Amino acid sequence: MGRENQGFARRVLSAVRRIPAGRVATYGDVAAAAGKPRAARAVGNIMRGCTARDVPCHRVIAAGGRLGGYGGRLEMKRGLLRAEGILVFGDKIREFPARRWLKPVKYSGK
DNA sequence: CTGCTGACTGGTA
DNA sequence: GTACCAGCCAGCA
Repeated sequence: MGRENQGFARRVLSAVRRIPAGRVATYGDVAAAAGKPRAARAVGNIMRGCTARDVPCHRVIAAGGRLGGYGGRLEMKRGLLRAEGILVFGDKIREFPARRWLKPVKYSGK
């Protein structure tokens, strides 16, 4: 089996790449998908340098349906989301739970 | 190795 | 609603 032991950043980008258009995932969701449910903050740092075109970093948002950041270009993030049918009101995603891709995962305290 | 940073999160005031 | 705090963790100097 291949590459479960890649770098964290690599798995994060891989997870983000799997987010379908019209859907969003929180930093926490991506962290969990990468195997570290508590590494949301580290995910944010990785997204900070996300420039690859095949990585839809604009679909990664903060918890509660808030926009999160986008290298100081929130307007662009808003536009990209809107182009995919995701409406943004202020800094909040409309129909956030419905548009969420990775559903919340319960962990037994660890 | 140590220490700081920050596109985070949940809690409290 | 906003503001601040502590816990969290990968990456980097």
